[in-house]
Amino acid sequence: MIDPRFLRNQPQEVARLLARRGFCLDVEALKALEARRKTAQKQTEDLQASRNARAKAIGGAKARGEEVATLMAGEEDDAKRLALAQAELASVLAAWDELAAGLPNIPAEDVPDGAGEADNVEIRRWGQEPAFAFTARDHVDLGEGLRGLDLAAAAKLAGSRFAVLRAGLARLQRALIQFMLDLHTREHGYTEVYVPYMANRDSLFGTGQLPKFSEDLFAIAGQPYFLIPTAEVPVTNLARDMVYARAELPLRFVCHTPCFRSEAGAAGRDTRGLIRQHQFEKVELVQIVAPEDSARAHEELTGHAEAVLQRLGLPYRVMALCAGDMGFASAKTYDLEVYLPGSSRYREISSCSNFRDFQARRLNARARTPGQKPELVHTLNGSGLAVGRTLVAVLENYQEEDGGVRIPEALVGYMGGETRLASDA
RNA sequence: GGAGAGAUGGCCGAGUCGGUCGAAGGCGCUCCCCUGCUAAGGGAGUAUGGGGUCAAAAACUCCAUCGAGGGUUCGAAUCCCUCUCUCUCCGCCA
Repeated sequence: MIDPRFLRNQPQEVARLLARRGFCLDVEALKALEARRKTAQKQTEDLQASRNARAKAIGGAKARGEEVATLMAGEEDDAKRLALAQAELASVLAAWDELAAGLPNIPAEDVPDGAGEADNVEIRRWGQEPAFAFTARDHVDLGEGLRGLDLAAAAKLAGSRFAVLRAGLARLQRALIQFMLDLHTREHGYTEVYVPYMANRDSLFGTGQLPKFSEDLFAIAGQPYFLIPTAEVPVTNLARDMVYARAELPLRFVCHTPCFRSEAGAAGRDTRGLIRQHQFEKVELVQIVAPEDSARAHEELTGHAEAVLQRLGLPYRVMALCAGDMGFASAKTYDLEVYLPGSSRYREISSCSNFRDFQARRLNARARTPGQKPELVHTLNGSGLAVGRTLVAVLENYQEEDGGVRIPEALVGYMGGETRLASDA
């Protein structure tokens, strides 16, 4: 949520900033609504004040044993006027909330201009793209050759965009998860958390998935729950309605969960393989920090995600998303894109965002310096990493001519000492 | 699933027959005093959100909030209804 005072007092400035991301704010409608709000609120509060004064006078008179009937005369009329004023105010506020809840975050000053993916800016690159003396296979061919990937079985069990992993591949995915969790907890100072894989409306509103993006979610029929599209939702919501002591911050959480996405808008895209699934594993990094620390924390968190790729020896590049390509709640986002030899292109494997106070305001997540008023915290998160896509990257980058796949050194310990998955293709 | 108890400020906890209760008391925190320092002690202050005067700060003032939502009433933390959550016992269960 954008600071409502900023929105009220400087709507044209907000409109200018949101225009950077291609969002059109109707300033005139906003001003009209604000004018109505002001009148309705003033009137309601004045009527409430006189009602309160009258009630107080009656109470005082009764306490002194005085006659009260004259004080109570004429009350009914006021009560009607108050009810009307309250109804008007409630409808204005509801309209305001709906409008405000639908506004995306204001892009940070240093976010590049641009309308879409093509305008994202490469910040840096790491690693060497592998040069194979043979034609590189993609992860589907490799996985099937290893008898570890069974998409047909998954289609039978559930449908398209699901996967069954077996044997070495199933273990490799588990190894990746363990490796990432250990790295972030041991070396990057994160606390591991385990959370529900379903979340309620309040939680999804807090992080920004609701009310606008419900079609991206799986809802549980007959229950007030949604399957989480990312651990960001439950983990960031740990901060909801909290007042932390400033000294407790920053909080750093790492969390492995499955993620569930309807991919409603992606029909026909990435239909082959593990790239875009209804269910995938992800290790997520979440930070709750003091406002002045969030820019630095964002760089650090991005570095923590990069460390995973570096330890695995996977080449990647860091992209600064342009204003038009950023997610709804983000003020600034870096995407990490890993190189996939199977398709000779870079694919998103992590998205690291600073939400500043946008989520915190929706969440009512605050921190207090002793003796001072609570202040909204800043929230950040990033994938560290998307495990399914990391599995794809390992298969494609570590493949050998016969269809076998070497195990990255960092994972050998997690694979019980195995150094290679052998293909029988 | 059955029976019962509960939800009050940053935390704990009191709220009498509905009225002067945004709420006693304690802890914590902030400032001051005292002591050579520390500990102990004394004093004062300390909920959150929103509105108006005003574009902003200070100040003043008003409104809302005692789990959530409705209702009764001139007036609700207090009475009634619904819901949510927590706890205890019983049953069932990985």
